[in-house]
Amino acid sequence: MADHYTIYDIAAEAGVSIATVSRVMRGEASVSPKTRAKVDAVISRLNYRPSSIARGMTSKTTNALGILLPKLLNPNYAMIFTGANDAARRRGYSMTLFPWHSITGQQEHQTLALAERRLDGVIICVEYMPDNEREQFLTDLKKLRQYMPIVLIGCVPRTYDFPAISYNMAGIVRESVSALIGLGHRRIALVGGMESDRDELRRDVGYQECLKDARLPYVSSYRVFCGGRVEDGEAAFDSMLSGLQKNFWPTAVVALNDLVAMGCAAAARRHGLSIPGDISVLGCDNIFCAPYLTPPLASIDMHQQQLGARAVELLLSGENIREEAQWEMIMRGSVAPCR
Amino acid sequence: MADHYTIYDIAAEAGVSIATVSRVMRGEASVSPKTRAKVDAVISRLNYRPSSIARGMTSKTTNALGILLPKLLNPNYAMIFTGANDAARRRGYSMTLFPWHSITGQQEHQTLALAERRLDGVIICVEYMPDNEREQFLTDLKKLRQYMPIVLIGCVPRTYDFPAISYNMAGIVRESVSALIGLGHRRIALVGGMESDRDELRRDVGYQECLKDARLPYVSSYRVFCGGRVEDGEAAFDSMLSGLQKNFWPTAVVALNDLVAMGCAAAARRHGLSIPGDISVLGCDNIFCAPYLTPPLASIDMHQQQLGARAVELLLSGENIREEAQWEMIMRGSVAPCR
DNA sequence: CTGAAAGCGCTTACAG
DNA sequence: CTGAAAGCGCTTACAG
Repeated sequence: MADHYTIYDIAAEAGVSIATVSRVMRGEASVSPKTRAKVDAVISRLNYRPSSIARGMTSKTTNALGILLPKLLNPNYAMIFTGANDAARRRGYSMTLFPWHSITGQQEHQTLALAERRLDGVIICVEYMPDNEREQFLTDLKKLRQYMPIVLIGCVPRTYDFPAISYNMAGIVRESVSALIGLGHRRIALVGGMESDRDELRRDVGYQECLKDARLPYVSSYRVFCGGRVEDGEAAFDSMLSGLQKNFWPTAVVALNDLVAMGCAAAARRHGLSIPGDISVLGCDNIFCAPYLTPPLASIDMHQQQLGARAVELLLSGENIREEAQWEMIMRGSVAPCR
Repeated sequence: MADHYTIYDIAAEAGVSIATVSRVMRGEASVSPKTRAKVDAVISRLNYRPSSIARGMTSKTTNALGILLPKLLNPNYAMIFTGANDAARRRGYSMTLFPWHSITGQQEHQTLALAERRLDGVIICVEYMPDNEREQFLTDLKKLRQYMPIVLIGCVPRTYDFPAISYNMAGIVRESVSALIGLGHRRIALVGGMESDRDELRRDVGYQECLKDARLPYVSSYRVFCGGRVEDGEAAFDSMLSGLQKNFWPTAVVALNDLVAMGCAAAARRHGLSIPGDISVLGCDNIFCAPYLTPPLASIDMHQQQLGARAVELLLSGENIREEAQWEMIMRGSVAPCR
């Protein structure tokens, strides 16, 4: 390293001006074949590569996009990234991944840190957010917008005036719970999410509406909050079951995501329940391993790759549109009629 | 966007020179409290954020590292990224992920494209490589090295003179197959990898050595090559079973990775085999869902987070060391004695 | 403690 | 078709 050449070295070596080297590098037509050949020879002999950062200095555009995602430990986010990355490449942009340090806290630092990069745009995946952080986050987004276009994806509060592709969590849970009610279930648990989340599209809204429509009671014991990992779901559901007499155990559980669903399934089995005989389990995200679990895990396919790709399009279009992400229920063996 | 301010705007607004603004931004001590307060006020009023690219222009260092990984669809790579990213942050560096477009082809383009970024270093994950591409790849690496320090991880050929943390695939397979032989298995399949790979650390070497030591025949029907996804393993193992009389079916299978192992298990079940009763399955990488499969999938834990973190240390140390990655066999219900 | 000035490595009008 | 020169937005000796 460090022993690389600059445009001056190439120009000197080839006996031309740096402007000419620049033209050759950029493939401009206005260079004589002879000169081009001479310069090209030097470039490849010395392995010259222009500095994208010097380039960015002058050209005001970097052909680089960014995407801010929660930690990749959930394969779900890897899919979003893949979709976005592929779409960006097709349009001639690079896509850089920035993982959130944590969902809450120090977001000011993180969101605004992006402003220092001169990206041509950034996609930000919004997760559950406690009510008290929402204001600050919005402020940061507005500041960041001074520096680059932004597209939000995920659980985007309705009040945010940004181009966005949002998940209608309420709608998803409504359909999930309806399906289970349709199968005869009456005691349906909902596991995952943050209690402090007050968005009107959050899962709880759909859950409660749906119970109400079916004239079923809202039983707060059936609603537990937890993080998004397998262990979180396992611990949360374990303690729900431990805290209830067997004849009050839920006969179905809707989980925040597939990881949490896997945890719920493990906890249920530990308590002697069989799936789906004793309890149905419905996840969300349809991660790659869902069909390979025993029984195969029913889930909601969020079309993550499409989502990522669409976010890139939206970002590059510059339009201030708000869309809703597509999704699709995938029924599998982990869900069965209530017996 | 585009309506952001530069250091000149701040200087003018605060009535100081740009040098002073720079000093305030960088937190230098040699600024009077009064001046600092005045400048800080303007900075926060205008949401000024310095351009990291202009900064990189002058300071010759970007505090940015990169990591080149295969597509993230295997959670394994997400773990490596997470480990590397966390370690980088602790040392004050950012970590940018570059996914390989594909394992083979257009690598020239990709590897060298990195040279244009002025990163302070890059970690490159090397996957199986056909013999005929190895030379070209090495050439590219040498060119890239002119621009930034490199650390290689993964299946790194012994002949490469680069700092590296390599997987001893031969050793891993040797131990896997030994363990199965110790459990009484005699017909052991190996699924995954590329036939054209000729590295001396590749799986096949360990496989063949181990069979030889146990004076077992090398049965080429038990060795199938395939890609790294679940479907690949499923198709490959399905056709192996379909092509053999039942009494020659393997009683154990060692898979390239856990995804391929999941595919093998699915194919085995489709052929009426139970796991581990009729056939043992051993994966590799110990991805998060391995313990939640039925039966739980035995695997090799590659300590990916540690690997990623160690690669960052090595990169920043500047030492030209070659290490071997740690690993550990995790026995689970998918492996049992041969009956 | 503060400022004027040079320089980082490119691109891009502007001349010729 | 080619070159001299200005400029991108910072940092950093060098003076004072």
